Amino acid sequence: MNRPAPRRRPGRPAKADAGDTKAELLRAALTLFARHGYAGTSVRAIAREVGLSESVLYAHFPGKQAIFEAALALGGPHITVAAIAGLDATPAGSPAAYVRDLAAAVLDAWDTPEGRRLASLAARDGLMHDPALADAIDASLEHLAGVFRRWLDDGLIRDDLGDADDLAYALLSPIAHARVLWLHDDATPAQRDKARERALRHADLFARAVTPPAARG
Amino acid sequence: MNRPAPRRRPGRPAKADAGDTKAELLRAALTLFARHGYAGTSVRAIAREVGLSESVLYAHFPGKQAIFEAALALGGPHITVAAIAGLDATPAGSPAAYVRDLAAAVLDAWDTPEGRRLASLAARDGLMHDPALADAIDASLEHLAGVFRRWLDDGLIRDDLGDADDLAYALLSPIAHARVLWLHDDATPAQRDKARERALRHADLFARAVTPPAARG
DNA sequence: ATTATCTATAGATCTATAGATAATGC
DNA sequence: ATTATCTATAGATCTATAGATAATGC
Repeated sequence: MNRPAPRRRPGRPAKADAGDTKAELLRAALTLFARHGYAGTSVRAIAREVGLSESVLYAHFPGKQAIFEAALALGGPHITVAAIAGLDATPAGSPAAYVRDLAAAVLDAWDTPEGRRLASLAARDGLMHDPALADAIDASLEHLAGVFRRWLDDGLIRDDLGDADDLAYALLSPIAHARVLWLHDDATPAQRDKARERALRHADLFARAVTPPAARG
Repeated sequence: MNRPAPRRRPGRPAKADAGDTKAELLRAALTLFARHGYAGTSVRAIAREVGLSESVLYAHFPGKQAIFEAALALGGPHITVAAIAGLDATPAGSPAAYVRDLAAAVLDAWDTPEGRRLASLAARDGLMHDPALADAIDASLEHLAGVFRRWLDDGLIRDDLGDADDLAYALLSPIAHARVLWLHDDATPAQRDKARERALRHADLFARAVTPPAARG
């Protein structure tokens, strides 16, 4: 992806040549960690990716673990939480419209270069098993369950399928699973299309399933 | 987990001491690869785990990559395909019963020490992105869609929610997602219970959702 | 003087191989 | 003689640090 980049001579580079080294290192780190995992990515490889000597990395970060954590923080799970929380769930819009909007919003948040890299990173280095990520997932499910709870109280959706938590899981997990399977860092464009289509079709199916008989044409 | 195991003296060990070294190596390899990934697991660590010198590994396998592949083959995705294909999907049992049986069957296949290790392994080393795994997932979805197609033709389930493929994804992906989140190698017993509960509750919800109005009490 | 880079290197670890050693099975 | 292990080691990494070098900004 990056030209091998000629080595610089010793000494501080002229202002014209100086990019934002720290940001470039982080970007390269995220790319490589996502592709090869923590253990499979050397400090050397990160430095080479941005065309610098490896020792420069220690001028910007205390060590490898610190780079990893900084790269991770670039786009943590809060992105998903924010995408869901930012939606309008007032009774003004119909439940069906909200469900479709939600699927579209999280897909947009996830299907970006950084979002895809983070999906790979989370899988590769066991962050899927990380308490911080688990909390974020629970928070998203809980938020959605709260929306469903209101709708159940208001009789806007069927109440004989399951409780609000079950409904939240039934809607979100197929969308999240599409991310795991087809929205990772080395997904092909065809796979990404498949993820979007599967997720959006699922949102439609879910919307139809929760619509009460009375409200159906 | 394993006692550090005292080093043997040089020379072929007496028959009494000789275990099935190759099998022990594979077991240790699967455990460590699942826990730390391919790059994070050294040949040395595998050998130490079974209490042998690292060079013994090269007597049984051509190299590290070969051990990895052999460990992987221990319990590939065919387990899931077999669990689903082994179910009785004749109209004799009701769709609702089949759906619940399917969830229970795949959970049983996945919630074993080896099954959990493979879930971690697949995530850690990008096998989630592997064509072989993708094919296995498609095969499972396709098999299930075939079952649904028959039921749709026979009017046993609602035909206004989505087509057979959509229904298959709506049932399977939440169960598979429970595996990804809570049935991996370092899942706690509480997480494993959560996985089972979530998956089984989802199967129930799905069964209720696809039951046609006419068939409901 | 400070900052941002480099070169060189220490010391740890990794994969893999060569060759020694001792029990087994013919 | 063959098999299953060991010890020792080569050669390639890897992380991290020390110290040189040259532009910047006061």
